[in-house]
Amino acid sequence: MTSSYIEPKSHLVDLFRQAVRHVAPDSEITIDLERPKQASHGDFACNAAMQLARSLKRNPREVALQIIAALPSSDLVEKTEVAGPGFINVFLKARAKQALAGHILARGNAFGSTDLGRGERIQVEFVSANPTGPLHVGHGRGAAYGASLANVLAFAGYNVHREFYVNDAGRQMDILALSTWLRYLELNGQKIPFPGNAYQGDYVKVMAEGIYALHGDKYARDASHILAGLPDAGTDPESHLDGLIANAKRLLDQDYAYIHGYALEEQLGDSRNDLTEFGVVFDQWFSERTLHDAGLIDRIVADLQQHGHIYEQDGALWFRSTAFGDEKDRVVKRDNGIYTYFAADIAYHINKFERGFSRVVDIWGADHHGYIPRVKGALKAAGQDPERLEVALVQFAVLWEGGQKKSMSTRAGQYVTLRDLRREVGNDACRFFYVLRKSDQHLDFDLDLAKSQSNENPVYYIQYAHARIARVLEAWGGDPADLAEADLDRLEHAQELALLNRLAEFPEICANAAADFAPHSVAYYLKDLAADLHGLYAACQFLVDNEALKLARLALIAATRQVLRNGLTLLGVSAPEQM
RNA sequence: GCCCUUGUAGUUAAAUGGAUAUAACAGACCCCUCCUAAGGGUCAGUUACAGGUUCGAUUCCUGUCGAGGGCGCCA
Repeated sequence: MTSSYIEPKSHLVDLFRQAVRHVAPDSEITIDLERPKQASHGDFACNAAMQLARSLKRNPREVALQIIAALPSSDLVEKTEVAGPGFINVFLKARAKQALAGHILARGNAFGSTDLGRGERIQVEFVSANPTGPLHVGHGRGAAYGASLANVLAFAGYNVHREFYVNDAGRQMDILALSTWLRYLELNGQKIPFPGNAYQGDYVKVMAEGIYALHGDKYARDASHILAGLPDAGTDPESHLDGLIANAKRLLDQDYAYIHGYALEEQLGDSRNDLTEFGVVFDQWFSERTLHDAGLIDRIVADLQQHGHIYEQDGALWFRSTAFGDEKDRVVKRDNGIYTYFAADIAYHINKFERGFSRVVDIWGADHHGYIPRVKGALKAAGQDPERLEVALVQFAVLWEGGQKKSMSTRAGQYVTLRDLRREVGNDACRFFYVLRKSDQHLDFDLDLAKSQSNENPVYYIQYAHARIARVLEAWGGDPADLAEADLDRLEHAQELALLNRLAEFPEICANAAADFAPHSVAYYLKDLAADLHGLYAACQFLVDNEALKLARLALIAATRQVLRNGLTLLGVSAPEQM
């Protein structure tokens, strides 16, 4: 049965290509077949005649007739006709559609996958949140989008590497370490004003308690003079904070690394655990610190300096990004001798290409858009092709609750965590809700709606279709192998043929989702597919007395179940057997 | 001021440059003796404005008006 299946679209593209070559030997148009929205326009429509009309200086309908005349005959085609301004509509024989059900059952989990990527190594870096506190709902969107995109790319034949960049070397981590230590000192009875721009969240206190439980007062220091000589917290809070960090490092000496490391491991572990529960897994967690330790940043900066892309001014080193279209030059090494985040990022991206990825995708929050020209500029300066880096910007998820926008600040400890959201709404609804919007579209995440109406979330509509099929097959109780032998030409009902057409679209949907970085189109497709199934469910009885018809219909819905499952898997949503 | 995203039914959103612009929710009705009504069916309702490119524009370009966000020797 499988061997007899011919994929209609590529078959037709081939036929049209031959016909066009005959009608207009010199033209270079690409054959484009689309699936008309209206059934009366056939199963496929070709616009080649309209594309050729100009160069041939002839009426498009006339050209269409010539193309049809030149079209090689095919067992799949029922009829062709010229319609509208010059479309060629193709109607397939029922047999050409029916065989699909058997093909899907034979292909199983692989149905819908393609060879678009040809095994090309592509890296997708996403989330990459600072490990300075719990992930919040904004990170959730990047996680859901990145994971789904990576799945879709893998399904389209790319060799995908999923990576999380760990910012474990920067000032933010120092602030977290300081915050933790100050809370720890409070446990030891020391009253030190806790800076307003340090991390306020309760998880900081939890870490301090953890350290105290493990080591008692081992890390206590007399900090009564810790504020001495520091800039006033009210007038210059950032310098005040930096002064505190410097004092903490001096007072703790070697022990500072322990506090820092403890906080890092705790927060990173928390994020990893959170993401794993969310179905988001990474092949690699790449440490920023290793870039510093391995001297990679020194090497890259020296290299760029040697080629005249870096100059010194006001005691700092500047990258001449204006030479690559950026609006101003950027500091890579501050006058205090510390590399900026940007310097590490240049090294990181060069490192990505040195690891052999031919394409690199960064998924960033939209607030980083101004960052793109300087990173691409740095890649170009370093002799890499900036076109191989693609940045997908994910717009913010703005949270609404009680009709009010919730402001979120990690440092102020004022936000809804991803974990809380998942527990309220459920992982499946979360994953689906997040990717239901185009990534570059602002997402208003109405918390009340997501919580209170979670049963009306479209994800349940799709899952219900899957569960319904599972229950019917269970009620049947027969041998699935019998379905492979089903006499599929029994499928003649209009709703059955409509469903077959929908199933046939799945591979194209997946391929386009990969090419456009648009996993949301899979979500929309699944809604349509579920609607077709529910429509058929209402219109036709599956478990009928006629054995041949029953097997054919069961084969059709079993194929539908397979496609629902394949699509939901791409989105990281479960496909329940019953609800 | 500069940059990014965006403007589609009452609301939230779809639509590789294609034919009569899709859905969901909200609204008005109808359908369980039947494999799960978390379902199906009927009705009403949309491309901000002005130009341009094109056989053909929601889509591409320019402008106007409106919305959201970003613009540190922070990360």
